[in-house]
Amino acid sequence: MTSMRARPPDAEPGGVTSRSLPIAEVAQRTGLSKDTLRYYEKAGLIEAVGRSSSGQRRYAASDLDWLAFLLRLRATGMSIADMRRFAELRRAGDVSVPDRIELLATHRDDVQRHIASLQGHLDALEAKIDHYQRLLAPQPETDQP
Amino acid sequence: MTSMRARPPDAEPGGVTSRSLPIAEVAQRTGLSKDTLRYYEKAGLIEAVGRSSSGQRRYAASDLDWLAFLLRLRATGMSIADMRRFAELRRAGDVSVPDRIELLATHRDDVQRHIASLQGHLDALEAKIDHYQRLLAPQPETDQP
DNA sequence: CTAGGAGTTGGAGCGCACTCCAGGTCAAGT
DNA sequence: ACTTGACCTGGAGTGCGCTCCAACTCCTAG
Repeated sequence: MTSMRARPPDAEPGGVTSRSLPIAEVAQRTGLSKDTLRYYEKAGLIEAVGRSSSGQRRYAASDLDWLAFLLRLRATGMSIADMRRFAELRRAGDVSVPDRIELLATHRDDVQRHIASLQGHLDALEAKIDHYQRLLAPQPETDQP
Repeated sequence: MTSMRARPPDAEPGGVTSRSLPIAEVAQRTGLSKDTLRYYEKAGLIEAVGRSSSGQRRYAASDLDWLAFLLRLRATGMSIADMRRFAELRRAGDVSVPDRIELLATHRDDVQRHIASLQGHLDALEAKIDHYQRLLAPQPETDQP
């Protein structure tokens, strides 16, 4: 009960904090499950996560940044397939920057349209709610004789 | 080629237009597939679509209104299960109005949060695109010697 | 009478994004 | 030496929202 938490077995000497995190840490920090992290790697969204001497994943800070970006894309409705396309472009190096811009700009436009559409539907929803509320409180005036 | 389109076999005498439409019409007007329309009925989202004498579905104008509303709920991310809950409340009659308000208000809040979240991610996306664009056009000033 | 087209049903199949499982390795603690 | 727990792999399974299929019934036109 009083024992300390196990240190990462391959903590770098002089490492500040969070260098090469094990998968459980990354899962906790990103909110993704360990399974999903492995799945994303298999799916080609993440490449070449470092490994410890015994073959366990060790995520670098840059991996976390990349994951955070992937989460953004996911939260805005991008499919795994499109995220993989972006990841591939990234791997291709600087020459792919124009393509990356295009992919992101297209996605941005999609998101903008999506927001606009949601906003429209939201207004209609509010009208519907108002309608129902007027049904509940019929005549707020003709109440006393 | 000169023959007229077949009239609905059970068109009401004196029907103005669009009374009791066959499924293909409704599919076309709503953008849903015929299969999806039948699926929604099975799933309890639509109840008691009228039938012709030979057992074919005949949608009324009120069914179209209801479908339009369902499409709104769907477009804002509501699950089939929740839409069914709403449909059940509707069937229960006026006593369910408070529950319906609550369901819709909860959903409205979800949608509002979703929009806000999308908006935040959109801003970050735009920043990312800007970043990439600055990579492409390095120094717009130190160009001539 | 026959053929075609639109509709019906129950149920199987699909794509997506995970999620779970069995069986195994490894390192540390007692 | 043994147990424990975190991790590994390949592959199967899940839930959602459709989508497709086969076999059938009707109605109308030629």
